[in-house]
Amino acid sequence: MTLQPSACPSGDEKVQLFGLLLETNARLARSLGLELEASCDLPLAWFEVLLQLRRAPEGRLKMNEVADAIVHSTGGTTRLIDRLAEAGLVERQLCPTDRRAVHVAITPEGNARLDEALAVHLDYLDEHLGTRLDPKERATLSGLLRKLNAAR
Amino acid sequence: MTLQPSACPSGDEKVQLFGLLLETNARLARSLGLELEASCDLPLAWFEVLLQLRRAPEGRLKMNEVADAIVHSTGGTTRLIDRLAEAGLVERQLCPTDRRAVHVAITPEGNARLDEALAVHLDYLDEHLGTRLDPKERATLSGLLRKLNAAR
DNA sequence: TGATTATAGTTGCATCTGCAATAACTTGTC
DNA sequence: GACAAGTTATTGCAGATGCAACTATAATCA
Repeated sequence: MTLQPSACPSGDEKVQLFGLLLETNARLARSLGLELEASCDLPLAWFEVLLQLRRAPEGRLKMNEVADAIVHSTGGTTRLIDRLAEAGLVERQLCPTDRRAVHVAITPEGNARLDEALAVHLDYLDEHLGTRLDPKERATLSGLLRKLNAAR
Repeated sequence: MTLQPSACPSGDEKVQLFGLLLETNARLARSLGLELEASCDLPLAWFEVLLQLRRAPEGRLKMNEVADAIVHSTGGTTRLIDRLAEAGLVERQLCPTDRRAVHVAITPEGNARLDEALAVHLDYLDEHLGTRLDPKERATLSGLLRKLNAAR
């Protein structure tokens, strides 16, 4: 019998790093989600959609672009957009050049809700990112995550 | 009207960093999850539980410790453990000192499945972490995530 | 001790999500 | 132009998860 039979890889450096990434993300997402829901009555997934739409040129994206941006399946995205549309925060628009496609556009009301949520989000980030990492560390982290995210 | 009315905070450095963390995590978790499911027929959530149990002293944790380790609600964890137990990968044990508590222990079969999954996971990590970040970068990332995760 | 409060785990219910199948449309090829 | 193949979004269905309510047990304190 060897020294470390099958137990060793669970302590592997990369395994730990991956676990840490999952855990960090889960904790931050959960606490931000609760905060957004409590303060703005806005689910985190809705916030993500609105944020992506605001960033997009002309404030709209096609369904599949939304799905990719928020890392959801297209089926899940369809229904997520259903809910946002029913709440009046986004609207579906016909795509003039492709009748299969659907544009999703943020509405004025959606922009207003996003502003509220961003205020909460910024406070949250000051508390959770600002106090734990200095600007240089944040820049480093950002660069590393970008590298990780880069190739698909 | 000012230059950047309400649109500016969506481009804030911290907002972007947070978004990047969410996105990176979502993509990696999804691709690893698909890989584990395809190769081992093991959902990512099951893998996480088994990994935490193996790391625990004596290979067991209480329900609430499992819930905290994998960042789930206790209700969700109860049913997750139900499924793992039904598959024979873990078992519930009475806690001798607290009759409310339940120990969750990994079984020999659970250990075997975890070994299979770890082999897949290690390959995955070589491809997705190993090729994108060198050892020094991984150490840096690990340190930064630890800082982020530290205070709750 | 007895009453109150806190903790551990489970369950009902509602919601959200993904997958696979489908419908509508576009593109490529001959 | 017509058929085949690819793309876009939606829907049925099943599975997973969180919240809040509940039960059982432990701890605290008068």
